[in-house]
Amino acid sequence: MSVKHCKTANTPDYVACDACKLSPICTPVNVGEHAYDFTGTMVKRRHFFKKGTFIFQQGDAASLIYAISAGTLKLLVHVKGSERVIDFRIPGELVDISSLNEGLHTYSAQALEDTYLCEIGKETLNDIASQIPQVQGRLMNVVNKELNSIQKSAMLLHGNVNSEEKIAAFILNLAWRYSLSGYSAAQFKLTMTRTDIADYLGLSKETVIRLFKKLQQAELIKIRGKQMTILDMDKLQHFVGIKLISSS
Amino acid sequence: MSVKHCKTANTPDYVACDACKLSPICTPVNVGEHAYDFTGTMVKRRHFFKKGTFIFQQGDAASLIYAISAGTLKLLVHVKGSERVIDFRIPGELVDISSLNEGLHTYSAQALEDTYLCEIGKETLNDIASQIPQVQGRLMNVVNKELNSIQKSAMLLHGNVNSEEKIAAFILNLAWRYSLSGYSAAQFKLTMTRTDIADYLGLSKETVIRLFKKLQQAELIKIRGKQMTILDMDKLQHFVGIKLISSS
DNA sequence: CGCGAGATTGAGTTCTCTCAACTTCTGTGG
DNA sequence: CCACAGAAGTTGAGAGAACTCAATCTCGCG
Repeated sequence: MSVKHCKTANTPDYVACDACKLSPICTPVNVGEHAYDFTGTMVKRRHFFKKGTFIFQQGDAASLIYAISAGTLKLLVHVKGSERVIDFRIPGELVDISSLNEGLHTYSAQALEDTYLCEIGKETLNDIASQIPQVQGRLMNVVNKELNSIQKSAMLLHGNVNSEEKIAAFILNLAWRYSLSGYSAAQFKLTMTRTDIADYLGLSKETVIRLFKKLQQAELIKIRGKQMTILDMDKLQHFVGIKLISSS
Repeated sequence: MSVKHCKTANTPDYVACDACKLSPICTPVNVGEHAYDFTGTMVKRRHFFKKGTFIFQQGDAASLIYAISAGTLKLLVHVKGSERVIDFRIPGELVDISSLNEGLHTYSAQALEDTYLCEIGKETLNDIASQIPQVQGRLMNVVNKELNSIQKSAMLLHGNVNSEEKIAAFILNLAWRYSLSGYSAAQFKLTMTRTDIADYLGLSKETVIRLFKKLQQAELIKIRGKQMTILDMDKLQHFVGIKLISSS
């Protein structure tokens, strides 16, 4: 899988389909001597959402599941009259798979930049899956991997006590996820604001800024505006105590 | 579903099978005119583990999936030479379902009290599921619900910034989960130590103790040793900003 | 009954937050 | 293309929350 680089203004940096977590569903299945490709009828490809728009809102009926083709999302819940960031999603990742057997979206999703999504109708997918065991199996695999991923992220971000560890964990989690989607783990763009990151980690934005600076002065990372470069993956991982990415 | 109460010394307080998250697998399936019950061959029921023993260790090969019949577990990861609590499991809940398509356990599981587990071989389960669509569908449902549950817990515990909110979220999360398994949401035993709770929430044990006391003085909870009683569910939920349990 | 793990309490320190001022960046309209 | 306005980012100072350390208490178990 080739490592992908920064997007240009004109051509969105679409994730490679084979690096997308929805690819098992998009790959044609062979049943007996026939090959069925459901993507034509089932998947709406690369639906455009302008920066700032909501893909769906908490409480909306959930009829589709989404995979990000290009762009990034911020997920938020409405709590006590205000909003709180609960996660981010990057290209190749799925959005709200857990709504597969639930009726309503439990959070909102907002585009952090111009974004393209692939969409599948839940109904259609479940129908086909119930009829064709191979599709069911693949869907199971997708959901299983998602479970794993969510759990791994939760472990990483949950277990780290002080702010410095939380920040390091956040950076590494993003790095790991970018690498899973075929992008560089060592260099990526933080499409969310410092305030978003702070909100997500339960810190103040000033603390986030100060710790970015501290990690930079320790030469573990380099950060210029929204551009993040990891300089010393090993030390950063040692910080967090979990090895996700093997730095050659 | 009848609400269950505290266990006695002699008879373990087994969860009702129909409240167990594994019940879809344990319920016989009808295929055509035949009914198949795999539980006899597939499920090892109520395997006993003494308090303090490990069910499995991080890095062990994962060949079984577990459901708790009676007792509670603490899940931990080994990080930087020490251990960190990442979650707890109560009767009716599953343990490490995410290992279904992975080879190794990503964390350790230790019995917090004398515990009985039901076990299913992954291989067997996957084999049967791949042959019988109905089983596959049920398994899918189990995994889906698990995904939902993990996500809901993560949302609750993640989004709450200060220590008081974290503690309230922890209490409510346990209450919610006990109610799902058919026990009282308002009264249950904290089988883990204060230190375990502190470790889990990323706080010091002194802070946990002081905040329990504070919530008690505010008459939201009553806590006597390990016995937790929720006195004002509404206020507690308002604290956290999410309504999980409807208090009549 | 005595031991030891766990729980509790107090005091002082450190970390993180809040508030406020200021700078930089970004996007929009002239 | 520049000017401007608003959003985002940065920095410093003081306040408050949570931590650490240490002493003491309690309870379950042998």
